[in-house]
Amino acid sequence: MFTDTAMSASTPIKPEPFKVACSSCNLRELCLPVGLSQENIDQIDNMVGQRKQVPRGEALFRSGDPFQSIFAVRTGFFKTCVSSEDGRDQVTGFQMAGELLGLDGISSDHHSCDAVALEDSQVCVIPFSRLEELSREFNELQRQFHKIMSREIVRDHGVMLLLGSMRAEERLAAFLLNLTQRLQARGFSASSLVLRMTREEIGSYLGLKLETVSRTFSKFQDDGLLEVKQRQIRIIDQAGLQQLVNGTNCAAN
Amino acid sequence: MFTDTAMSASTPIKPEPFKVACSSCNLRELCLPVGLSQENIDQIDNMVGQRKQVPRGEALFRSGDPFQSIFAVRTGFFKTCVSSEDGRDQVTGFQMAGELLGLDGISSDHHSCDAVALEDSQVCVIPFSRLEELSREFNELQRQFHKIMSREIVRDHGVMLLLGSMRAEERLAAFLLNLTQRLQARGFSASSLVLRMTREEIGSYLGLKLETVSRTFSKFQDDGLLEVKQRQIRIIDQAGLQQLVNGTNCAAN
DNA sequence: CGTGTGTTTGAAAGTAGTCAAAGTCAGTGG
DNA sequence: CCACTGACTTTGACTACTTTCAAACACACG
Repeated sequence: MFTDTAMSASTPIKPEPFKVACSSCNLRELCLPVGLSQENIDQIDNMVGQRKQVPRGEALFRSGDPFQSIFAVRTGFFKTCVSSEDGRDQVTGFQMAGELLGLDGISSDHHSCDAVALEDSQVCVIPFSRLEELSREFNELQRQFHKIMSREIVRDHGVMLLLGSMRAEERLAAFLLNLTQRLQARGFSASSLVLRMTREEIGSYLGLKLETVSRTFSKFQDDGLLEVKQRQIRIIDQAGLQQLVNGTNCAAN
Repeated sequence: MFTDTAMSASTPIKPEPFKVACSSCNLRELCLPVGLSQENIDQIDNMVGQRKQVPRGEALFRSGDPFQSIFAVRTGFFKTCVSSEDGRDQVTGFQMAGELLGLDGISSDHHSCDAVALEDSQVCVIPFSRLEELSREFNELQRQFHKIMSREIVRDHGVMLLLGSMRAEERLAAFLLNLTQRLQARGFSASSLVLRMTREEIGSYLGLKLETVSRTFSKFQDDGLLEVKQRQIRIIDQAGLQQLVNGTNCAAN
């Protein structure tokens, strides 16, 4: 039923032959095809290879794997993390439906981070050489792809700002607002969410220890900003969180 | 003598009409043309518009400026920084000869950070639409440009790792090693350098206060790792710095 | 030679980290 | 079906690191 073409050296993941055309995918407004004309979207359909299932806890790719494709999250949730020679590691992002994975691999033909599914997930496989070919032909697609890479750079700069100049509460508030905003864009509630990641993963992303994350959640709850039941979060005072992020009292770094 | 075509809305900077062909530029091994065949390099020559002088302290572009071109540093030294609505700001990088500036602008057709010259500098102006045109035609160039964008993403992930999981000494050591390595690639001494930026700018980049940076320099000097005379740095024990970066004693975050 | 910007250093305060222990929850196997 | 296990979370007490505030110092520039 499934043919195994194992993209990732480290984990043999079953590809799924069934394909949903980008043009009829409900993520087309959030994913690579954003803003493309119908004609161009039809071209993208040609480009997207197959879909691939990634069970919770498994890696879509790992640092060092040869780079061949980028991936668009169709369903599910991922984290990406880098690690240094010594054991340090850092979560560099969390990706949800419509977001791309694997752009790091272009620079050296090998991935430089791990992408791990935090829940059972499905991705669309986009062979990079096909993408380059088609974007030579269709300049709308070319421009779109460049925008996506650039957006990733801009996003990373935002994370640097967070890591370099915010205190724990500000970081967590910014994180929650960012998450809910992205969830809302996908049709989910703006005020109620289930975290897919552990306190430790949040901490790694935010440059904090897991205990600090936990304490900060508790403080937000005491302050009436959130209701926290383990990973179930309800946002009670969004404006309050926003105010924390924009410095009520902060000094520039 | 100089025609003023003012790329940046905020600062009128004199363009310089004289052009050095990429093919005869001594930065070609460090800059956009890396690895391109002679034929392709000749094509790049067509793409690079003019050179532009940026005096120390002035901005090549500022956040919000319309995006039209990317820039390659020919001589000099830049910093890029982002800022949030409230006054927080964060240096996101320092760029030296051969490195590109402006990739952030592609995502929204407007720059999202400031690029400021830390010494009198010269950049090559590369109109982005020309770059896209040519990279549709020459796939070596296309690939090269994609690699450069991807490399920026990978670099940013490295900075996140630094900001998220290293202590002050480790950050500064990593910073110095990175700087000297890049300077060395440009033919400068591996052990002796003059910092182009203030303690405050280093601190912003590393997520530290200027006093912490200063103290850490002093400590490195006391420990016999460096000789520090204001901005004049001599590295005495490179291996010692390296050892600091690779955790002698660290716990993963 | 003064002025101003940038740097160094000290002392005190504050924030986040460390270590430890108890609590929660989902999944497993008796 | 329920108790057990293991992974994750919460909380407390204490420690360590970085920041803050303040003052003196160095150096480049006009």
